Amino acid sequence: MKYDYTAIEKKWQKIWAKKNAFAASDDYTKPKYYALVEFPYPSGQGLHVGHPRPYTALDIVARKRRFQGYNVLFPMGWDAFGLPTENYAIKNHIHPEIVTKNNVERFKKQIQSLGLSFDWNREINTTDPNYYKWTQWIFLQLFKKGLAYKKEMAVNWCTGCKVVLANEEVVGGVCERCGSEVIRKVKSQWMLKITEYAQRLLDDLDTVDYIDRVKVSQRNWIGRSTGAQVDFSTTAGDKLTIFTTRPDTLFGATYMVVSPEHPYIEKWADKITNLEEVRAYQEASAKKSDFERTELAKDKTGVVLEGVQAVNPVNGKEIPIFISDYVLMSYGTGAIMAVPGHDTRDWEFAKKFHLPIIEVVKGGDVEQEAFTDCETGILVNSGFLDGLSVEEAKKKIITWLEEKGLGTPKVNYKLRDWVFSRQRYWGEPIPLIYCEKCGWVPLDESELPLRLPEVENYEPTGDGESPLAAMESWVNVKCPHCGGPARRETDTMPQWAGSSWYFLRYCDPHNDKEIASKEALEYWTPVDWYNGGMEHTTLHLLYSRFWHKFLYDIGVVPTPEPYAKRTSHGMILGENGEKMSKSRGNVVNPDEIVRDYGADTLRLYEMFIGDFEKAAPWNQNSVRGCKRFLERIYGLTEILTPGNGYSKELEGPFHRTIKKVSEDIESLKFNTAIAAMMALLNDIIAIGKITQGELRTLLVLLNPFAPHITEELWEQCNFGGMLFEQSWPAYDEEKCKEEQVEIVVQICGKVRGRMTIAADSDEQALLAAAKGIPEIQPYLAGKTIIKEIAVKGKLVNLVVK
RNA sequence: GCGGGUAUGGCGGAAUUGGCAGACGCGCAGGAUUUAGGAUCCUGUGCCUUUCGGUGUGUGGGUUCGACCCCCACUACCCGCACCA
Repeated sequence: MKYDYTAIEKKWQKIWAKKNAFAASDDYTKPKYYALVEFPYPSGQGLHVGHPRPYTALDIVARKRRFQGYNVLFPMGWDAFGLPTENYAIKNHIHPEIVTKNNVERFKKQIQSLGLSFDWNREINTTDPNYYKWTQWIFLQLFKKGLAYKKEMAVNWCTGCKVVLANEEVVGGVCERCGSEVIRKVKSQWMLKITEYAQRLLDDLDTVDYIDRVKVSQRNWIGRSTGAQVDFSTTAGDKLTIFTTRPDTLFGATYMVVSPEHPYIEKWADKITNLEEVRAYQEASAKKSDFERTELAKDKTGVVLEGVQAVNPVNGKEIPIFISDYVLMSYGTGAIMAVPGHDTRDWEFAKKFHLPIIEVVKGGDVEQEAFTDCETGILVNSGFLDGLSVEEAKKKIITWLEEKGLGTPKVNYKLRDWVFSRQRYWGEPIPLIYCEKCGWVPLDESELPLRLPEVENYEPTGDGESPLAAMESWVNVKCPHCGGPARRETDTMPQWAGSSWYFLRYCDPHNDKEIASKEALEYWTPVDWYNGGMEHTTLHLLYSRFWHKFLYDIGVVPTPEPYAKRTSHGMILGENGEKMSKSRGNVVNPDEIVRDYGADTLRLYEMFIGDFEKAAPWNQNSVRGCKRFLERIYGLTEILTPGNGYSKELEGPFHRTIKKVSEDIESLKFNTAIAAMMALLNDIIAIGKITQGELRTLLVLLNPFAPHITEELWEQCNFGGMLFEQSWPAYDEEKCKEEQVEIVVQICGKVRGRMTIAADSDEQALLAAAKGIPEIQPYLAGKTIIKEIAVKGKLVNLVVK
């Protein structure tokens, strides 16, 4: 009988859909399991072979959990707002809503052809007004709690897309999407105060089960550092406050630097005698793009402020103040004390401007390079700190500063507030109204969703205003507060908004009273296992943790963290080992694989391709290998024999395979789980027969990986009921053990012989048996055994002389 | 520069309280079957060597009876961040 995968896969997909086989139940008394994969952006290119890798992995987990008796929630949806759709709409004069609808249809069809056990009753779409109503609602709560604010600020302006980008969307100084140069431009933007949650986002990483590299990335991104804030008095009669992580080096501060945007420059304008030069420098750095700033990173520039000096609080010495763009306004206080002896950047600057370098921590040669080691150095030239270690000196100087009222301990974070506005059409409208009298007034919740208006033209205006701004009838409204004339906010939300809470909506997707019912959230959250790309670690993953914590604070969700466990998959590369892309011509289309080999083969191959967490190149021949495996499974019906138990020869292999597959699924080792099943199949074929009981077990084990073929064989063999309704097979630890094992006999660590012996033989028995085997006799003749090592079940090593 | 990761046959990859390196699959070689094979089945397959044997997990050291695995010092490649005071 031929393995007609096309017919089999269509048949079972239809049956599962009809039976609603994978719907999560609303019976909240059962144990639950919430498995989640990142919902895709439905791009115009259709599904990519990269998509099925994580989807299949968690589908395997979901299917295994159902067999284990859990009520499983495994949902799918569409993160459909975003620039590519909008750009496509502009280019082809099709409404983005239509573009989205078409793309979603295609994606859904493709995903469904893979036999993934998603609960399609809970499908969501971020562009659906019934969905974004709640995205807007959450924004209003943030606004009401003071966590959304508008700020004039230098933003990343993409010269290609004519749109403001988040810091995270700028890669290497250019636009992540179009590659155009990004420059700095001052605009009024909505911001979300994620920084207010920095410490909790950091601390609570200890409470969740994320793979290490995700935790490390988030910690680095949040970038906590501890130090001190210190006030330097100036000859202008005021105080300049700086942040430093090395207060111990205060005696080595020989000059100060403020950022070109620092407000004190205005304040001191009438005292600065070289104001023209300073202004010129300010302008020059304002014009620099981020790219230029990083390009020129090595070459320090700056201008001294003539007419104003600072006073080092520890020794009363007057020191010069510079402006330089190596000091960023966005971190700390926008001003630093420069300690060229012990900071590489300050050292470079000091060398260039011939400023004094004082050694205050002994251990290096500060004339050659900055000595930045905090572990070994001893303080020198530092008055009352002399002789102390760096750690001791830090404590002592902070105490001293506090006593004198000159400084305080201080914690700083690299994490910055989230730029939340976009001057684009295809996003959630921000539900706020600006009134001259009342300021920013939130829309009443009863007015939600605030729908996107129909417009003729979605094109960005290029002057930084959203296309919505041109819609006079939509923009001009009455103030909800005073009834006077007012205007709507015309910016929309970034793509990250809808994905920051979507996992909550799956719990109760049709609720029109709240984001999800209390009961549903209480039961389903947190997500038990969330898998997604590493590229979302510092964006989506951090943003959604922030929103979740906020929702927890206002009593909407019952848990402080959204995801109990987070894993991440590697990319699938082209056959040439490069990233798949149209321009490289190495893209593999999943539809063709499904057509030529079947969905089960595609699933199996993507799980077998290599370590799930690492990138792996596609290999068409290996796809064939997986197909061969399934064909041989299909052929097992021809050697099927009656009997419910395991045959004597296969009992051990079956128990071992059940154990291996059960454990490997939990630790993302899908490749070795499949290898174990392949090895078992080789054993079965070598023996030449399989009992009904054995085949039942094998089909259940393989079902999460290859659901269609296994369900088909289950039916063909009349095993009763549907395969997806069965239980996960159990194994007996005792029966996993081999009775006889082969023991290696080594002489001086080299394998010289082997013996087969009862697996439970103890060390004495092993040694006695080993000494008797003929192969090693030549190596023992005329020698003395000086050491004997025996390891149960493994080997014997005799050291001779 | 900083942070993270990786390095094992022709290829993808297995192997952990330190104990037979190369499971499983691909490819390749030989054979069977076939009108035919890019189908199927069987056998073999790290490298060197006719054999005996030797040798082998990026490089150089070390610890150990024994190291892909632990320690020290390097090299190469990949990813992320990047003047964060």
